[in-house]
Amino acid sequence: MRGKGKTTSFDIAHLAGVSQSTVSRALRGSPLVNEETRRRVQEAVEALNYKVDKHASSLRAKHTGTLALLFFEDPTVDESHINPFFLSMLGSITRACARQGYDLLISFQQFSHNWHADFADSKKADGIILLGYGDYLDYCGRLEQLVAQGTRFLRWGAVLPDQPDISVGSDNFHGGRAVAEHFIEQGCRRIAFLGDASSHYPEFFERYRGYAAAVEAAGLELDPRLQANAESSERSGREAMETLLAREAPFDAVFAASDLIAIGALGVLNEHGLQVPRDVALAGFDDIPTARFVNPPLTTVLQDTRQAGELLVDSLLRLIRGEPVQSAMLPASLVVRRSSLYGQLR
Amino acid sequence: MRGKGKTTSFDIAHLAGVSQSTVSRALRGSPLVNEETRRRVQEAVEALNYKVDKHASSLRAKHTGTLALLFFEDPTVDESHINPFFLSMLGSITRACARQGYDLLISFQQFSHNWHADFADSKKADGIILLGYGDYLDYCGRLEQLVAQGTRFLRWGAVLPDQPDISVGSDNFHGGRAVAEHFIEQGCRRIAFLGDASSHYPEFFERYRGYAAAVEAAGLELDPRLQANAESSERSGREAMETLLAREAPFDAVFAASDLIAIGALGVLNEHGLQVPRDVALAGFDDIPTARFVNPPLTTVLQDTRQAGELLVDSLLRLIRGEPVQSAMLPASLVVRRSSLYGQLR
DNA sequence: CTGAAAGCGCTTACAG
DNA sequence: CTGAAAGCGCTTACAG
Repeated sequence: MRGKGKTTSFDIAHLAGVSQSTVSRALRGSPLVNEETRRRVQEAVEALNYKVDKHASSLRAKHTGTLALLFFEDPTVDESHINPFFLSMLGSITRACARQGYDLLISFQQFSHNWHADFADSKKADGIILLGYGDYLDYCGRLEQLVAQGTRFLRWGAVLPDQPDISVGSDNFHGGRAVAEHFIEQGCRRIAFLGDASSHYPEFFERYRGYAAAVEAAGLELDPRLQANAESSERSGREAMETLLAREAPFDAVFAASDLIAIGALGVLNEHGLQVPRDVALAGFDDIPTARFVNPPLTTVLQDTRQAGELLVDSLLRLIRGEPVQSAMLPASLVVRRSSLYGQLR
Repeated sequence: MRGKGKTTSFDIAHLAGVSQSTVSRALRGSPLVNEETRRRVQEAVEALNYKVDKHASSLRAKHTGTLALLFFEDPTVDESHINPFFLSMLGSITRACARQGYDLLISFQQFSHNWHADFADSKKADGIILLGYGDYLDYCGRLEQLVAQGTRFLRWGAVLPDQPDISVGSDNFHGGRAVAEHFIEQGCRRIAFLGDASSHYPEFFERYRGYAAAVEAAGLELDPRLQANAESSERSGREAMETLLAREAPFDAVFAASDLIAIGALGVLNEHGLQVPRDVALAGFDDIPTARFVNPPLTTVLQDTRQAGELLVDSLLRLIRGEPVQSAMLPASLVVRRSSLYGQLR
């Protein structure tokens, strides 16, 4: 029955004794098709191991059954390794797509590139998830463009009152506050913050603001010498820690805006003869897989990547269907491990 | 100039004052097109921000500019986490695709599913990379089917003399041998192996065979009580370690077939009051990001995921072009950290 | 409930 | 070097 070329809906129609239109309807689950007819079509499909050609169907129907994950990164970051936190998000998004029967197209974009144009216009996907890092003020304009041209997309990141787009992110403010409150409970009085604290990096900034709120609520001094910029990498964490130490302002706790920063800082603290948590308490953010295994185990804030992936995909699907979707913040929960138990011996 | 619908090659043709066929040729880089004409077309493309419709072009030209990564996993494994080693491969493959201008379609398949049919027949991708784990003897038949139906695909995994398909993998035998030789140099005499050692899991089996070769070459006994099955997970590593301890056969080193297994084993050793590396030397395989951070830092075998991703993508592209491609083995290098320095105090 | 027909936006012989 | 035309394999009005 199989001709020389691939099996098409015409072959199925022939075998099932119906028209090609009916095959198409039966396969798309149209209610217009008689049950008996549908069964015969189904049998023919199985007999010939037929699959609908996605390109033909997408071309005609103007939707693709595909979602795109646009992963963008700041080109300044070391190219060889992907942030483990994003890797984990990627895994979770992939699973969520599979569950919904959508394909996932993945694309890495150097931050400098014209990523908004590429996907939106070539219509490869029904919707886009944006995931990455970089200077928010740099790409905010592009988000506005995407919104203006009607692209269906969602962003993972900070949820801000004045943003142009819809985003899903962790509750960074509460996460940051929880860390600082925990430090204060442990008896820490001079808590440093390692990470960018400006609207260029709104997720870090929210973590900083939560931290600052807790510090001030406790009547402690918010010393600007105790904040050092860092992006999310071990190397940057090392540098920030060196900067902090060089200032010679005393501190008894370090809140790193990400686990990678914390891991870098931990190395530098050890090299300077400072023991964590005996001399300095330490905490990170993200709960990457490595956090449990560093020595001492790292106190951090868990971002629920599994839930995040599902919410991102479900919301995007709703957006595509034209249903109303709002930005959403996921709870971020403090995970206390040994690194923050100030004063304790190893 | 833009009609109500999307911009098509006809709009470009109109604006550039040429036929639609010429636009198509110019855009595909055909040598038949006059340079001046090509320039005019290019201008029109930019003026209208035109993108070729991928579905239309794929439908017609029968190739998609897309590669698929089929990630399959054994359903027995905990669903929530992806093996960090595979996550790293995924990152590297994604980057390699981007560099080659190909899109990457990612799909997770429960191992039980009919993954061979899905992609091959619906022609969503020009070629497939298979990545995952599971019982080789279970899926070997499917590989044969894929080959028989002419699917362009490559598999990450063991490179065996009698396999039906083309694969790229690390040199597991030499990696395993290097670990055992290193243990022997440290003075270890009774080296245990944690991991499946049968043709069901050929990568682990090759690591085992390398280990066994070194043990025998050194004139040491290969005691079957010192081998316990495990799949690549922390939990399974814990169970295997418990099994090994319950046998009460003495051992002074443990070679875990993966880092995840090693990390599980390390926990159990500690719980039983055995210190690594003072009482027992320990090594893993993969060099996942966490390996450097466990306490003590884990000796392991580095699989070069970056090179692996590039080779996989480059080879698949050659395969698609009809060029000859062979299975390839990548060097795997021993990374010595503290966990294997038998007898040393922490 | 079903069929004949148009058309989605391209690529590629075919004919100059 | 260029254009007119066929056709890739579907979906979906349109007409019964």
